[in-house]
Amino acid sequence: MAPHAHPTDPSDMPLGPRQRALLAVLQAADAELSGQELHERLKQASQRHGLATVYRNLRLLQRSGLVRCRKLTNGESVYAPLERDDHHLTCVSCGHSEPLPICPVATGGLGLTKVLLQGFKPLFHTFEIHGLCRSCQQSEPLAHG
Amino acid sequence: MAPHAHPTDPSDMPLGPRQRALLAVLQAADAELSGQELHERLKQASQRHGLATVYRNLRLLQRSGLVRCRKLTNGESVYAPLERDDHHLTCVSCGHSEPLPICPVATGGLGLTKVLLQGFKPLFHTFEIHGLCRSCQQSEPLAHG
DNA sequence: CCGTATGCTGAGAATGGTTCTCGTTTTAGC
DNA sequence: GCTAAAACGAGAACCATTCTCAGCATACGG
Repeated sequence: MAPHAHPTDPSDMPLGPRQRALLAVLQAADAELSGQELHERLKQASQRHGLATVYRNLRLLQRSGLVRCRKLTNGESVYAPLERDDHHLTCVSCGHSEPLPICPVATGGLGLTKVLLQGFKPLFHTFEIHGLCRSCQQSEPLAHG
Repeated sequence: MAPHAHPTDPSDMPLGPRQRALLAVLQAADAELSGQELHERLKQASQRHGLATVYRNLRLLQRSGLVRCRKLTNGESVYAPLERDDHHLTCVSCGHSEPLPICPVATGGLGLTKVLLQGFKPLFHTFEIHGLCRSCQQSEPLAHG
């Protein structure tokens, strides 16, 4: 299967200028960015976007299959371009989360050796597939949750 | 590899009665429970626990490797006993999340056929290993985030 | 070219799950 | 029974996110 089907089909969404700006910042970033950070960076780039707009467009980008999102233990959501296929090691105690350079789905099994874990003591893992459920594929992308 | 190493070693934590009650409710439940639901169920079982206590003990149980936690898109955290190895299909549009009876880690690759997805259109997946980082293994379980 | 409908925007308020505060209660040790 | 330490819990505080709604931009009809 193709894990990252090109999103050129969702609903022929043309991507507004604000959304392109958002995507550009995410692509330029070397790490996942939170909504607040994104808002901050746009402000610094003299691209004033309201916070509401940032979140709104982030949601649309997500539905268009261009952006992925993950929730940190502190409640913040962090975003990255879809093509970045990062996975993580997250501490249930301090919440620290660091990238894990292995994708068990892509590698077809796992090459998680003790070497990679480097002292990290795994307790459990979460695997989730995010996408569009059948009914949301039919409804307009404007429908709110 | 053993995906679910028995957690009988963490730090010889004896588990207080409140924690046992919490764990019992989770084990009796047929699905993941949020902190609020857990609080509610304990109240109904005439096990008055303050909400703060519920969350406090939930965190401790998590650090002891007895409980797993996952954040829904609406910000709620839901909990389940560690031994339950459920994974999910989550809609980025409506937030609906349903169990996915396949674990790509356990199956060593994936058996995600279109049949299983049943019309769900996958956009991206998240894989995360939760555990204790090196420094948190050394520090007391009481340390806060 | 102007008027109107539609949708996007953003400042600020509202929301709501989770965490913190801190006085009270329980437990452990003597 | 008495004191110290730990756990508890009611309510306040927190804070990322979402909602509200008036103002602005764009598209289209006349």
